[in-house]
Amino acid sequence: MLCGGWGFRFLQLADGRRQILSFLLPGDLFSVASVFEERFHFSVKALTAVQISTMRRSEVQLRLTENPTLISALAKTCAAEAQSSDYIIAALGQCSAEERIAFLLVQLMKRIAARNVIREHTYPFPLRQQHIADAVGLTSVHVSRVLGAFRDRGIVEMSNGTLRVTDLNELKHLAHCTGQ
Amino acid sequence: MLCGGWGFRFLQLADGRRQILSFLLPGDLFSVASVFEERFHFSVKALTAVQISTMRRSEVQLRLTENPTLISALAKTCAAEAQSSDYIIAALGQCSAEERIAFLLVQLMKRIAARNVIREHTYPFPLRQQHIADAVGLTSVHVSRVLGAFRDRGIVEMSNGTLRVTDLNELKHLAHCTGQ
DNA sequence: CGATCGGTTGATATGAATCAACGTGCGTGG
DNA sequence: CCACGCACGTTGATTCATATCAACCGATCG
Repeated sequence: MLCGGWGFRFLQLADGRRQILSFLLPGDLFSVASVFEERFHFSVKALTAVQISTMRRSEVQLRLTENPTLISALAKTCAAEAQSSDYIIAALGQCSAEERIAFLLVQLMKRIAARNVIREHTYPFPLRQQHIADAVGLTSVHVSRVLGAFRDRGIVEMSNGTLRVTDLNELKHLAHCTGQ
Repeated sequence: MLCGGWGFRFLQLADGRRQILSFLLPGDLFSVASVFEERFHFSVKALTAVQISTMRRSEVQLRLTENPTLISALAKTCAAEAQSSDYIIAALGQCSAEERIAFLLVQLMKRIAARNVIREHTYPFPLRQQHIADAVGLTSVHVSRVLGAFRDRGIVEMSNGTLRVTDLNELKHLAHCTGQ
């Protein structure tokens, strides 16, 4: 479990291409489903300084048998992960560059807001453009152009490790391609 | 649970675009994770004549508490689903049209072979090109061109509801972009 | 002070989408 | 039994979105 800082899960392809699968925020398990795997099938990397707390899989499983309500909590989170994966698949398969980036930003904003007090529509946001690129399947050059366009249109501004949202409605509208 | 025939899970976007999330073969639960959801977050459609067997979620959950080994079976399947989603995300985000189609075919071939005796490298395969297109995020026109190229290169041939593989190595090689 | 990293911008290339036409097989209704 | 319509696949011409290549800039850091 990630207790502090940001990280991400990713898959590295044979030829070096990298797909970011999800970003990890404080309180996140690396992956609920992988509590039941022998080993992770993905890699994890820190984005900022992080704090990690670990527990042996065997111990987790022991506690689960002792405490059945834990199981249902874990199951719910697992279902949520599956749902989130499905929406990401739809976004990557069907949406344009703008839509995908807007979708990623909206999803992340929700999760950041659940952990931080947000003032002035300004979110702590340690991603580099390359991370966005690897998460939505674009090049960083193109991400730069799209974010530039968002800035010019007064939608969002990314700088200094923060994200400032100046037109939330328009951003959500662009992201709406997948429901919620 | 799907007992006979083929189907698929999909998400329909607001503007009509459709993303196929997975194909369902005999023996598949629609989605393991959604045993714990209130409702499906996706839609399901039959591809052929199908037979369906259903059980109330409450009853599944009852049996799970009675029989803890069931839980671990379900958990394993859930982890496998999550892993599969991750590979699909990587394929959609990073791979070319050829690679994505090859990847889909290889994955499906494995699952078909687990349920059927395969002779002459010929697999029962009821998908239309439009289904492939919606699964890998391409247009059916482009799928037609890529499959035509595969046919000309002597890799695979799709016709009459069957898939004949004439160069499995080359197909796997094209699909290798994501490890297995 | 130079090196490196992250971001921006321009020119060009390319993979896939789009638009359109056509063929073929098949089911249906006359 | 035939004629029609429709779904599916194929093919060509063209357009468009995104990648690629390259140069440059500013900030940061050793």
